[in-house]
Amino acid sequence: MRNEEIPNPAVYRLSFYLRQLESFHRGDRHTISSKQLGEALGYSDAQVRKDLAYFGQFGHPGIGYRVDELIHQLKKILGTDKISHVLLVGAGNLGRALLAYKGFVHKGFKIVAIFDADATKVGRKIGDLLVRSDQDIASVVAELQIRVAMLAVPVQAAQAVADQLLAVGIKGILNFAPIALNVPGDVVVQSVDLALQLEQLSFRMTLGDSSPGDESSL
Amino acid sequence: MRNEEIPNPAVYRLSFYLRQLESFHRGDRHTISSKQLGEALGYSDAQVRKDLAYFGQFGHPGIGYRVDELIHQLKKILGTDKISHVLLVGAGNLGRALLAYKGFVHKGFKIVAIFDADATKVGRKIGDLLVRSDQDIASVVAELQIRVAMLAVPVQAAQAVADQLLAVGIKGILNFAPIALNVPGDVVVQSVDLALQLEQLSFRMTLGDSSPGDESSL
DNA sequence: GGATGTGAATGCATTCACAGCA
DNA sequence: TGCTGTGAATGCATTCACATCC
Repeated sequence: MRNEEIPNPAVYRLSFYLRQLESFHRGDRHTISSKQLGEALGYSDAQVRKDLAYFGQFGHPGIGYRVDELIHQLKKILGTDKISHVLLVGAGNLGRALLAYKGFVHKGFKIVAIFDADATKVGRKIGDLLVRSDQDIASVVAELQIRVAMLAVPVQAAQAVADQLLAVGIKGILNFAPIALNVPGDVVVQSVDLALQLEQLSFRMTLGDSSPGDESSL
Repeated sequence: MRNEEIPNPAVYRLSFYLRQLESFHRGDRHTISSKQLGEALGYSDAQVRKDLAYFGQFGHPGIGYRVDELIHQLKKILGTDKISHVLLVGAGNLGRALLAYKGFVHKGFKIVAIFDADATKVGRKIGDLLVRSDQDIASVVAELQIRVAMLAVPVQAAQAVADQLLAVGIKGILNFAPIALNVPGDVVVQSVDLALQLEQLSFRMTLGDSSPGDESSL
């Protein structure tokens, strides 16, 4: 699994391949060609082959790719072949929606603790989790050995909470606040800015469009 | 505002520029150089200048860019300088979180109707909006002249609901279901796959990283 | 025949470096 | 001097095209 020569867009496409393969799998497709997989997602067959080849030789000449085999490999590459524990900071509307979201579970992510700064929320039960004070982050992270956090707090609080998370050893943050977080180089931030996505949609609707397929998020 | 020669990544960066400029604006910064703006976001100064130059000449040699002026221009370019009406399909956890999300309002998006297929949810009031049956989509869209929809329904229903939306003339969909929607070429789909984002974070944490700055979502 | 994997060729995005303006 | 805007140069990602294998 060599690195540093893998194009960033290819890493995103990996996730799309996996998603599409699982759809094919549900449809009882056993084998798939790069052409078919590409067509379903709006990529060329060469693109698909090259992307996959960055990570190994998964195909069978004359046959294509075995769906279940490739799913397994992609999960391994992406690190979602085993269960990861995740913590969530922010028990507002978004935080609660994230907690209830089934998609994370399917990918092997389990939210094991939820925190909020608001004393009126602390102690409340959401799903089967108790909301804890953000003062407890350090002890919980240490105890449960958590490396990943989701940040669903108001933008004004985001950087401060991120600093807290860094201080206790969190190495990956899925950030929902509309701000460029400042973090050291060994920490990864993946950001989701909902309003920004809508703004992008707006632009692409006003003559801005040109993309050949349908999907975005590249 | 010529098109077709504008790199897609540049369009995304436009939104990041705007977001950062608003932060500088709140900090009472009146003028900003491409170097300063770039540094705040992890881009080179040349990148910033070239991106902005795709859309016009907004800078002042020797001075930089006037913050408020550039904010105004970017909003105009992105189409968020006026208020847009948006409809929301799906009154589940995510749908309710989207309805409550303040970020949309700030960018000029107003959710004016919410729909759900679940009869037990229809008629319930969420915020100051009544959940309506998805049967009513056609009449509401026609009456309110809506062109943009947010799709927050379960993945199994997503394509069918999307087809409904297309049929009544929706031209842009912000899709939260983890599926590549099939739409005609004149319709724009912008997708947000929450679990996919977490998966990407996972990959980038496991030796996968290389990005110079902190932000993602490119 | 039908498909992969991959060097070589192309095309696109970023960076360089500088002319020109305040 | 300080900074923009932009052609030219570079570097990166995608596509082509073909040797190879089932």
